[in-house]
Amino acid sequence: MSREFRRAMPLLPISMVMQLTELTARQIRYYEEHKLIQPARSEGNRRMFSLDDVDALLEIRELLDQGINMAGIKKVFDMRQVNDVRIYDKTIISDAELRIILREEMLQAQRLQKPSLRQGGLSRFIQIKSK
Amino acid sequence: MSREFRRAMPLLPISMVMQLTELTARQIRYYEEHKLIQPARSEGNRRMFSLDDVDALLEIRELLDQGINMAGIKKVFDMRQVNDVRIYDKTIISDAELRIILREEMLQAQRLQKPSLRQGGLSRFIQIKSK
DNA sequence: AATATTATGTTAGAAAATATAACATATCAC
DNA sequence: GTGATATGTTATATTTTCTAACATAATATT
Repeated sequence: MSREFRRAMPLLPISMVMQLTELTARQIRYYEEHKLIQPARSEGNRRMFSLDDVDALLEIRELLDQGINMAGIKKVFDMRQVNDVRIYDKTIISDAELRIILREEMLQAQRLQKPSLRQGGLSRFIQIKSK
Repeated sequence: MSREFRRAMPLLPISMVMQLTELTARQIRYYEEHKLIQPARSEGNRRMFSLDDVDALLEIRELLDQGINMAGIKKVFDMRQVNDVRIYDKTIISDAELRIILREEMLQAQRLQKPSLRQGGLSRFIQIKSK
């Protein structure tokens, strides 16, 4: 679980993601525009990417290479989401239990930092502030 | 091995490190000035920190809390570094190679499912305890 | 073939983040 | 009380990132 949390943590600026994926900023933003990724934002509106985002971008690149377009990639991703949920259902921790854990963690984090992210997913629980 | 690469990979901007460590930019730069950390630099001279850097900073904080000064902390770090082989230090590797390594590591990590960050390190902020 | 769509490049201007450097200061050790 | 240490604060320059608009080659559609 901690691993997944870490991987969902928005840490990287777009410049790093560009280097890791060899994609241009234009491409990355375009894929976001098409909902293939949803990077978090800092208070100053900078995109902050997680390792999951990087992973997704690398896969987008592969799929594009295979001639698949935005819609197709979206479909592939959506299908995977379904699979993830299925797999997740089989884990020991219940959804409710998970929520409690996440809430606890979030509250603890807020004791240390000011809240700031406005977006869904796990990254909701990770704080990014700018000033 | 790849995991160490990843932890030594300079990815994070100072703003992220500030949040992860609860240190001010001033403090972080001061510690660098005193050679306690040596973050990489971007083309445009921005500091880029690795997870190892974050861990080091968290430890600096602890040691300062214990009343140890810069010189003392430096000594502690130097003593440890004797056996500590830093793969990334002087190795010249391309972005592509780094990316491939990162990718490999991520994929493998998903299979091995191994908790790893040591206590008192980064895990304090991103790990949630199951059960 | 002509036209439209898609994925990406390029450019411009604004805003945010970071850099260095200088000066300020509270806390200790002496 | 003096001086060193660790950190705060401020100023200014540079870099990074943002959005938005317009351009275009490659595909798809008609």
